[in-house]
Amino acid sequence: MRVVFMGTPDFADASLKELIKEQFQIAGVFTQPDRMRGRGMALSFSPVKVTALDAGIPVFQPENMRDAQVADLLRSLAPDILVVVAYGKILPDSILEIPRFGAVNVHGSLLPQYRGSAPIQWAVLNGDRVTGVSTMYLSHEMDAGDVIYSEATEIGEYETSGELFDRLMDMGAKLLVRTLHDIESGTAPRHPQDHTQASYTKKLDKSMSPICWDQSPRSILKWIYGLQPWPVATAEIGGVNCRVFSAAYSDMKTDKAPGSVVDAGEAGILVACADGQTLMIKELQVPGKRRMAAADYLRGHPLQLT
RNA sequence: CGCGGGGUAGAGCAGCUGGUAGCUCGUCGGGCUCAUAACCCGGAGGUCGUUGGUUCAAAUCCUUCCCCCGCAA
Repeated sequence: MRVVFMGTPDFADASLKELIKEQFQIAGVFTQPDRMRGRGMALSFSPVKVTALDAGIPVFQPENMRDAQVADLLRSLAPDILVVVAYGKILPDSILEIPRFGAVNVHGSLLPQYRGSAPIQWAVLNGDRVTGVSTMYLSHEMDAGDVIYSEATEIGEYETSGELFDRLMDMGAKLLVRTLHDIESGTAPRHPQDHTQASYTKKLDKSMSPICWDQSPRSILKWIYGLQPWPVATAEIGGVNCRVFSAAYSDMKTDKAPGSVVDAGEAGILVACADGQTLMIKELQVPGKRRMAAADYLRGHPLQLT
């Protein structure tokens, strides 16, 4: 089965690597054009491009997928199927129709839940106990195609989006392999989504960072872990805007207003939440410094408890 | 050369309008105590990221490079 792969970030790279490892014939790889990234704004390749070049697979980086030349190019690669994972571009139907098996996608949620661009993070942010990955056929509507396979996994209470991301991309890669094999042998199922159950996620952004302390400890804790590795939750502590990396539950009660520092010591910085409950900040980071244990921070920045 | 912050005792910080380094915690020893992560006394521990320079004298001024971090994605 000739595959053309389209993807860009690590999540896609995991799938591409798995396909290569499983000896799929990959006729070509499409990925986003090289962009200035990172400190120093150096031009850098996407993870998918690095892997493709490494494997000697032709790489294409068209700016516009609606270009007629792109369709011609794809046709010339004669794929049996198109695999699209976090490519970052909307594909017109004219592209999707080219391969005889169509186009399949790996999505980081149990569809129809969490369609859209940040399904994994939102599962954590919302405090879900379970999420998963799905493979599906691409359709005209975003993430609304027929589901082929899905696999669930539990979300750890203190698991960050980044950690869950890593797990799901590996699960997704394996599920993709199985999906392709079964499509080829004609045994792959095809389950239309229940569109009435669909939910959508929007991309994360920095405006979500400030912690809203007038919530339950668990909501806040999930917010902290869900916003990692980006954009990271922030809180003003002692007048300094800190990035908050980890927190733990506490039995302490307080009558202070949500957001106030209740206590600060070796165990961390205790902050008031909704209904007199509290949450212990364990790790944080201040501007210009690296992340450190709250206790370490306190050594050089004693907090005055009011 | 995209913009900016930072590299000082084991940890976190101060000192940086130049004169051989200070705070908190930890650590070691002693004391107090029924006891203690509490309190008191004392000690150890730093070539102040690196290179070169200015100077009578540099952690403090200028320079080279390395490393860390944020913005930008």
